Amino acid sequence: MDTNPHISGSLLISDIFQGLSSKQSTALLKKGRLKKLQPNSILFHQGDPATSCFLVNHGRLKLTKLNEQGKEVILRYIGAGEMTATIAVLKGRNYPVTAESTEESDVTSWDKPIMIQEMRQYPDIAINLLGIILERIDDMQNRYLEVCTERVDQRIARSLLRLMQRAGSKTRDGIRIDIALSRQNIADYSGTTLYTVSRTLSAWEKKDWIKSGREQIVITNPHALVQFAETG
Amino acid sequence: MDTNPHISGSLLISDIFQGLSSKQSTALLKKGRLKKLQPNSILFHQGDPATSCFLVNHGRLKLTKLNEQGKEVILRYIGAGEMTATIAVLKGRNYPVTAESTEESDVTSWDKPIMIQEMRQYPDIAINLLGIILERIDDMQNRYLEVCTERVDQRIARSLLRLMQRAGSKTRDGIRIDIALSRQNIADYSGTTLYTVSRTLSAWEKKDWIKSGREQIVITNPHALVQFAETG
DNA sequence: CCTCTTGTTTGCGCCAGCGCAAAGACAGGC
DNA sequence: GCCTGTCTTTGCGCTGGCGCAAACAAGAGG
Repeated sequence: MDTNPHISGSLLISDIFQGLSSKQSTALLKKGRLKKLQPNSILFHQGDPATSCFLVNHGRLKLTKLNEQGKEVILRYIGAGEMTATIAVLKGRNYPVTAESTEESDVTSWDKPIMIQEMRQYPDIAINLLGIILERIDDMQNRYLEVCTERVDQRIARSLLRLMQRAGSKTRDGIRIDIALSRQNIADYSGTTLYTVSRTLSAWEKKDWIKSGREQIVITNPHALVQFAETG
Repeated sequence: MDTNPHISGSLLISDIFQGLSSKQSTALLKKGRLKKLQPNSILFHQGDPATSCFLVNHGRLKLTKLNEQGKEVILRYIGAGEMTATIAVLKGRNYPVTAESTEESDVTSWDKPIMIQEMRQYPDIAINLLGIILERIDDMQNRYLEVCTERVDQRIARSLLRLMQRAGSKTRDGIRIDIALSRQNIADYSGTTLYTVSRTLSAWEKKDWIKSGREQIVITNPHALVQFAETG
């Protein structure tokens, strides 16, 4: 449901700028570098030293993590107004995830020293960050709980609902998820396999809970899906 | 591996006090209330409004989370010098988890307004918090990755190794985990069932990787366990 | 228009892990 | 020392979900 008509508009409403004057915000924005990303291009790699942090102006990034054997999970999708790699950069770590654009996007980046300097000047930024991080940790803990305790079809339902909330837009026959999502993507996001996702979605399509095409999901009966996610 | 000889000693080394003078730290400590906990007593419940945040002086807390159907996972064990519920309290949320003492413990608690006031006075606290939270989110993301991509016996291995690192002490025949851990606890921490844990530990005991008793784990061959966790 | 690539579906067999049930082991209280 | 409650082990059967293989569908690009 994010509306991103124009850079300056969308950015100034980002959570990170809460409590800053619009003058301060634009000054902060000017300190960063603008970067355009083609679809499916890598912004940074898991394991690389974290030199910059990023704000998405427009478009969308997929944040993924690999284990030693090369198996992948999708941790989050982030859109306009959201930041990534902020704490990693502050703490001088390596990027814990890989960030890749799912569509044409542009982002603002700040190098480590600049960001630290800005945070010293405007302590509100640190406070805001704490709030943003809280959401993230909360989400992560919830999903950890789910993957530990719930059946795979319930988790797929929750995944669709989550993505719907973050990137859904109303259409004639339901709410469409505005992210190109392959079955594999949904699997990586839900902790299962593309086969199981495919079978599950087929079943739901027969029940008219969703309509799905190639890398396209429209949720036609959100209520049924919520019900199913919670009670199995 | 935490050494907690005495309250004042252990607390002043807590990460939360980094960058504060010892005078400032003790002042902050005095603002909090001291609370003694019997073994297995609840400090706060998931879902209750977060009125205070806590620092463990001595002892250990188990942080758990329940889903709608009452299934439980253990998110973390925290010991001396570690805090909990900090951001929830700052943001005026409900506690996202339940905290229960696993042994006799004492904690210092700060009510919301006091903590906010202190953070305004010493911005270093917020910065320190960001660092602490980073560790937590990192741990959570790693475990999420594991539970999504790895076999259950690998995850049990990782769980033991994690607990060993956080609460292990060297003994004659290996490293003992200084937490009373039932098979059920290990299961809740690894995202599996007590039966599977029991079978797995039995197998490892035959291989002389561990020695286990009632609610007691000694890791006799950490290297083998690491090897197993990473390559299966 | 045809071809190539990339995504999707579905049948089928298999097995890791679950969970009941019942027996065994240990610790604490009286 | 014995009893009781809690924790642990293990046999057994079952099934949810995995993953191969092969067919099918839908864009993309010539």
